[in-house]
Amino acid sequence: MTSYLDKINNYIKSLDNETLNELQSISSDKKYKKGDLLLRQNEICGKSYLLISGIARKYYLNDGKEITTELYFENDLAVSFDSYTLQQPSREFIEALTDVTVSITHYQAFQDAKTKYPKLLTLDLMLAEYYGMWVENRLFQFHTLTATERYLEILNKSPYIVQAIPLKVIASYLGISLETLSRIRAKI
Amino acid sequence: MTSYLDKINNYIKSLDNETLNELQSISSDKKYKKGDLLLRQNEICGKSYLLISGIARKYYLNDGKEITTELYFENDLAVSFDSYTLQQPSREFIEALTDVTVSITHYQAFQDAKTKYPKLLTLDLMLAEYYGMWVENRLFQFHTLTATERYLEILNKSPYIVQAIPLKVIASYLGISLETLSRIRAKI
DNA sequence: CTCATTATTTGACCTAAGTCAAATTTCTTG
DNA sequence: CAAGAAATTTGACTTAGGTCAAATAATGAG
Repeated sequence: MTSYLDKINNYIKSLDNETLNELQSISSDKKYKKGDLLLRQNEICGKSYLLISGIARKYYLNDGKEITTELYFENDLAVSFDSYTLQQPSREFIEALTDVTVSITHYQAFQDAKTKYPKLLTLDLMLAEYYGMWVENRLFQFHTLTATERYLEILNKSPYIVQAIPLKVIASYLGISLETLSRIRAKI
Repeated sequence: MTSYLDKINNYIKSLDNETLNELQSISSDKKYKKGDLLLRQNEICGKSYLLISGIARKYYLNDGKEITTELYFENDLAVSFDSYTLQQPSREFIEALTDVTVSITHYQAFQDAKTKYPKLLTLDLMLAEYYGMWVENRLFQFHTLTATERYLEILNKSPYIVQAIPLKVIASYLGISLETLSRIRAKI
């Protein structure tokens, strides 16, 4: 499944100059400070954010508690999927966990570009497929792994993140309380 | 989100005859008996199954226990998403819960058709987006609703299914044990 | 360097849901 | 219809993880 990301990146690299130029012409870089919100709840996610550097996350509030739904690192594409797709208010926030630089593409500009450059339509499909598989896999892990196993999984896949971001965020990403995460860490 | 299904169906209806004909020419109907497996674990999901009638489900095994990941009714499209997308062995089974009739489309035929009829590419994107949002929402419900609430949700959305399919399947779809579901039902 | 804030850990107790076993109820099929 | 099989319920007990409160670290602004 990770290799599908490679496939997507190869596809992007293999695009003709005209398509690549179009993509560049509708994108622009922007910097955010740690703690800044790139997207707020109830806003329509009218842009996609490609992380150039830094770390970000997507989360929502449930009974005043934050549930982190995705962590973004270099080269990841941050959007609130349903809000972006349906152009309807988002239930999620997107927040910079460190200072970040992103490449922003507007929803409508990309929609327009897709009609002129069909290869971007294929790219869009690949991105949607990737996200679908990614969420499916996340759900799968929630059903088949214990909290400890999920923590080990994340430790194994990206050991540095435990250094880089507060345990509170990791706990909410793992779907457990901060205290439980602390106990898991004490045990290991 | 449900209305996105309407949008997809409208899009299909609005297709030009040539595209529709192509779609028809690469699809064919087939009947399965209750209990038949349309897809087995470890097989590559090389076909998509559009339910014409009957009920089916997708599930996988974890420690010998079945976890139902999706229920299919009339007009639903049944595939093991990652297996279909990556054309790699499936971890899931697809099973007919009643006698069913499906319209089968082969993966490769559809891939080929997409290159000739770009509107099918757009259709494919819409289907992938729909699935992504659907899974995302399912994950969301697992995080924000109790087992009882999830059961009420399903009761509310499709009251008839409790009649139509064994509680064991419903429990495994809700991510709870059969006994817990029974207790929930006793309480309500 | 120091105080205050924020992050993390630890303790005591609680709860939703799981497990295993047995009892019923409901279907099937001869 | 009756007997066996399958589905569902009920009981007794366990467990992973949550909650609330308090105790320690760790950090960062002055």
